[in-house]
Amino acid sequence: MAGLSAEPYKGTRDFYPEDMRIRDYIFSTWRHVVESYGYEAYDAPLLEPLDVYAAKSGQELVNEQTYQFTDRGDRRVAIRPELTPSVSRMIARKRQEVAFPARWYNIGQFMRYERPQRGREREFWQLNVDIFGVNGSKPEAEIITLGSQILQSFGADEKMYVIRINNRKVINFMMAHYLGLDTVQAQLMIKLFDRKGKIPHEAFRDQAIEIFGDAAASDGLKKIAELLAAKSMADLPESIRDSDAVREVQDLFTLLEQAGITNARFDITLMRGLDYYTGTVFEFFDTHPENNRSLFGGGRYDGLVGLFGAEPVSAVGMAPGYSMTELFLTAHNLLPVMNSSTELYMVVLPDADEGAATLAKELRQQGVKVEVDITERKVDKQLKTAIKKQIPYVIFVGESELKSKVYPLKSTADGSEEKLSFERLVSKILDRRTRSHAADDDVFDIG
RNA sequence: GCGGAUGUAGCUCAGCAGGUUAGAGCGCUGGUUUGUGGCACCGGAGGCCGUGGGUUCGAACCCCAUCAUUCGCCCCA
Repeated sequence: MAGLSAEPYKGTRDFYPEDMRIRDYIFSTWRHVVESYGYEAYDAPLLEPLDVYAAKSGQELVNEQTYQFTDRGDRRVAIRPELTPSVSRMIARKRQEVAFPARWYNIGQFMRYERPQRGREREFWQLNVDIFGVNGSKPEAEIITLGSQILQSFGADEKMYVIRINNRKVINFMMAHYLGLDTVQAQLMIKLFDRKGKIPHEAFRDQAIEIFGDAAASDGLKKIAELLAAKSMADLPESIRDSDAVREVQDLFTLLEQAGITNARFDITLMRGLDYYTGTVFEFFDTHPENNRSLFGGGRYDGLVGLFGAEPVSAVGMAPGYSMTELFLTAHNLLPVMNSSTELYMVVLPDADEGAATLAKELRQQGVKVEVDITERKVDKQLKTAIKKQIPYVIFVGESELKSKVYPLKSTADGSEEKLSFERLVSKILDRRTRSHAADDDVFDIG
């Protein structure tokens, strides 16, 4: 027999217990932070009719990057490649019943068929956070603040990332009225701006000339240079600055400043690929030299709910992904050492099986998470197993302990050992748990 | 979908210009140590050298293809 491959399917990964501890840590941090802002959990189906995505996500996403198939009833369906269309559908369906503003979040699993890369897999997990039913800049400010708070709850400071912000209305105004481009030219120019950081200056200039056409090129290049030189909105050319779109962005920056955000930057080249964004778009960027990339992003998408036949509902959201978060935390050395969730490992000595089982039962009734060694191996082997599993405490149970009811409790972290009665044993272990939770609360303290 | 790099033990990698039985460190496992780990010493297991084909008397090594991983492009939820 040739044997089956033990490798996971392309673009997916296995989560072993030690990986799962990290994942749980990241998920629970996400959950703590968003719930502290009043967001409530929801979920949507794994499968959606294909045309849910066809409408607004962008052609390439739908045609090339979805896992799709025809079901037994001849329906075209796709495994969800993102959640925004689904949540918009859910909002539309209960348009009359939902209490607005609705603050919803989801931590879920998605698939997209594309070439796996660092930080980008075919199967991935992400947090979706959305606020529905509020116009103006306050929802954007809240979502961006939330994104910032999430990173800081992992221990990051504002030097580790930068927030880039732009606005689709500014982009449209700029393309049409300032640069005088038609729809086709504007599309091309948006793509070009998007790639600005990745291509040489000469290539950027040459392609810009091509889009303008010879006649308009020299004037157009001058205007683009002016735009790119703008480090803040105050630097923008007068004719752009004096527009509702720009005033909207200014409002947002004022709110962010009030919220104490110091690392947000206006960036006229930030575009984002999704077709459904209608206003603010933003991206959190890692500033670490080895991981200089977009961590996650989001924006305003006021048109999506209305596509499902309901009255339009305004919406702002973002979606931090698991892989990028993990890379960010690793690059900045922010991942804590994660112990096993098991608290106590019971080393069982000869002829103590029965007594050990009873003791374990009593400990569990007190809420202690205890694993009993049932191998009958030598003590050193049993002890090594506990250490390898990163279980914080080990207890030795033999005939004499069962008789005296005093147990040696060993800490695997520092090797210290003390003899404790059952009650003190329980309180010591539960006390440790309380302390580590207290530490968690510090982390999640919203300043 | 396009380009570059890489594929040898569980992991990180050596394998000189093609020449008999393929190596190291770490890890795993047994013992020294029949109630206490991470140290030391002594043993042991574990590789169709990613896969298929070709060149050659002979291939881990050269050629072709394929798959996988990875970096970049495209795209980015």
